[in-house]
Amino acid sequence: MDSSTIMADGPHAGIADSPIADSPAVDRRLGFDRRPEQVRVVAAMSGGVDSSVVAALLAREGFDVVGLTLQLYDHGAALARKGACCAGRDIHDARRVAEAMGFAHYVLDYESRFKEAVVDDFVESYLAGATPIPCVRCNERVKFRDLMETAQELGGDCLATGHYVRRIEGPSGPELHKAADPARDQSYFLFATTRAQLDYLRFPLGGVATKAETRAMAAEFGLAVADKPDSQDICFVPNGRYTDVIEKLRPGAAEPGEIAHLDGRVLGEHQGVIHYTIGQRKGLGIGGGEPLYVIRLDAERRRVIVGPREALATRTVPVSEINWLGDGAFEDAPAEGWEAEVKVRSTRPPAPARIRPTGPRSAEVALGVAEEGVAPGQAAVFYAPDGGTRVLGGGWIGRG
RNA sequence: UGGGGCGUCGCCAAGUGGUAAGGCAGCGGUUUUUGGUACCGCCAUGCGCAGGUUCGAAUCCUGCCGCCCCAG
Repeated sequence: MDSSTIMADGPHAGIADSPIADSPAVDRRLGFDRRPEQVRVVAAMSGGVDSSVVAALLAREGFDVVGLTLQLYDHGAALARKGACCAGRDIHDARRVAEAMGFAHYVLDYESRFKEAVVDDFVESYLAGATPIPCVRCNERVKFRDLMETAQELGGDCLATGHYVRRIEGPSGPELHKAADPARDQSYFLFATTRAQLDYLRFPLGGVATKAETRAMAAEFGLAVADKPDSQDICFVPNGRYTDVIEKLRPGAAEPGEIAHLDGRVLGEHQGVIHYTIGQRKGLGIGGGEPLYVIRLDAERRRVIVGPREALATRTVPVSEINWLGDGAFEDAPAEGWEAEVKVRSTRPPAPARIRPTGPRSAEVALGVAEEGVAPGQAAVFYAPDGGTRVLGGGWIGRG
């Protein structure tokens, strides 16, 4: 595989006139003063539409693109799966994009690193009664660390990904912002991105209005992945049965225990605390009265504590391992704490809250409006107040 | 074995002659680059069993079975 220059009169000549691929919403300059040919961009390619479009777009713009695809897990099992990434079929798809657009592409075997940094953490977290977000760990520990190092070793001037999030140059360095399309925004999954990492990263798709635009670009470039389904669920979990993965890696670790009501009554038995997360209703198997939700998990005593929906309301959330991206030192918060909007789950808009530092990297977040299903192991991500787009940081939710 | 009550989907529970509500649980789906939530759909040809009355019974009658309560 080699990088070559083809753009000008290749099979894709003429795309430059396209209204979509030329949309000002797409960051095609990447913030460098040099001519594109003098900038080496390492493109992280998962094999999906987004990262494929990014790589193709930058190649067409004339950048010195090097595509990298990580092989993260089990080659066989995920082969035919829809919605997966970084294995089997997806690696093949990424390679084809590179071939079609004429730039170098390498596949790196990151299986062991992925297992240590993401999968093992995922397993241990569930066994401890928490609810992990492997996607954040993957960004934090694999894509933006190991992959980034590799990109630098390859002489890359930056690492471009297909994430829907914006990197905006601010007075004190690059800032992380929500994507232009709120429905597509992935900033929640990138809160752990450090300033140093942000400095090196580029997200060309952060400004597109809708995913349809990205697919249209893919179609214009003639990419075979244009109609590929979006990835969803946890990439390394087949069939959505995440407990299978845990039981396979730690046979017998999930032990049965009691399902007890907040009021003390023992209502039933469960097959392991790993099957539950706070706020969960399905899977308890207890009928008769009002619907019951998991309120708390006690991994030590292997107990699942359930109660009525009202008991899920949470207004105070302890957060640790905070990555602060706002201006000023995190601990130098005003007396009343940092005013912000906070997201405690990916699928809900940020809501007003106050962040009161309790240490250099920990805080107590007071939500303006109670949230349900706030679980240890999940992330609390901070945004600028009043609907601001800037990500001020975020951290991991601990035991309440 | 004197008196009273009750037995309707896995659980709770409407329905007292006109052809089986609803909730919970379960299953399926939608939404979603984490989990969860929410939403939508499905879920008793049969009402403890066996007979009988009736055009028609979960609903009335008879017997049996099983629970519960009171009293002995």
